Amino acid sequence: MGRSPCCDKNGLKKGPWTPEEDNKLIQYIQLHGPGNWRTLPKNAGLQRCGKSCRLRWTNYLRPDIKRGRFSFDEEETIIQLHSVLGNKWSAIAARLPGRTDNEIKNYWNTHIRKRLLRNGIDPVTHSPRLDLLDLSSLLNSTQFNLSSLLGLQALINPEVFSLAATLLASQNEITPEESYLMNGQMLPPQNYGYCNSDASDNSNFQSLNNNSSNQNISLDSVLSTPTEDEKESYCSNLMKFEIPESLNFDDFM
DNA sequence: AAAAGGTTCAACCGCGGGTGC
DNA sequence: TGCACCCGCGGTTGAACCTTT
Repeated sequence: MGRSPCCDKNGLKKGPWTPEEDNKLIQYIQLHGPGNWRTLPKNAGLQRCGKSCRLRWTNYLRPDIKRGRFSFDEEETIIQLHSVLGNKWSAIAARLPGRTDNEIKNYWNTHIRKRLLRNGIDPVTHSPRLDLLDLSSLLNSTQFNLSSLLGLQALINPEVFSLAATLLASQNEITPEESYLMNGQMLPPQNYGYCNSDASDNSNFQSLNNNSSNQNISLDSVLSTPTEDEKESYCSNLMKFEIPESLNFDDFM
């Protein structure tokens, strides 16, 4: 509002930095320190705005930057700090030596956020997804049964319906007739494993074998209030409630 | 081998807070 | 008090890269 972008001025370059530009910036800062970002590019002989220089330095060229994959400890720290601080990336970065806010933000959005969603956790609140909880509440009510679920079938997302059907089946004895009614609507119970490791990104999440116990998945495990210990770990029982890969979360967003 | 689709991450943008005049 | 300027933050973009078909 009012103020023009700092890079609008004629001749100022935008886009990826060249090695020559990097060298100029590094050499200038090594000699004079970061100082005034507004005047730095002119003094350093760079056709860039100060903002671009500051970003390049703080996010990439700074000598104390740690590059490479995030460790398990770092990942855990990010999740814990995010649950307290929210999207305060700079505050989170301040507690992770060598990591920048930009790097953490990117890592959150591309890795952690997706994993939490896949595990049925709202990445904003760090609680089980409310829409799934509402569904679970429905299923937990004493009036709710298979027929009422089938009545809802036309009204809700088919994938949510499948999930509800599976949860209901896990809680109740299903008669052969009911089973027939639900045929084709249910995902195989073994799809709801506990805290599967994410094969695509070499996750450090603990991988538990899919076995018959999975079929006894309890709504309590979704609804229970976590203890402090459970809150401490993003692989707590709450987090172990996993949504199948086939579920498209965008439909719920 | 090539095209299409998906993912990653460096870099940009706009806004708000702090400071000095 | 109001204005101008600087700095830093969080959200977003888009090119490069990777994977799948």
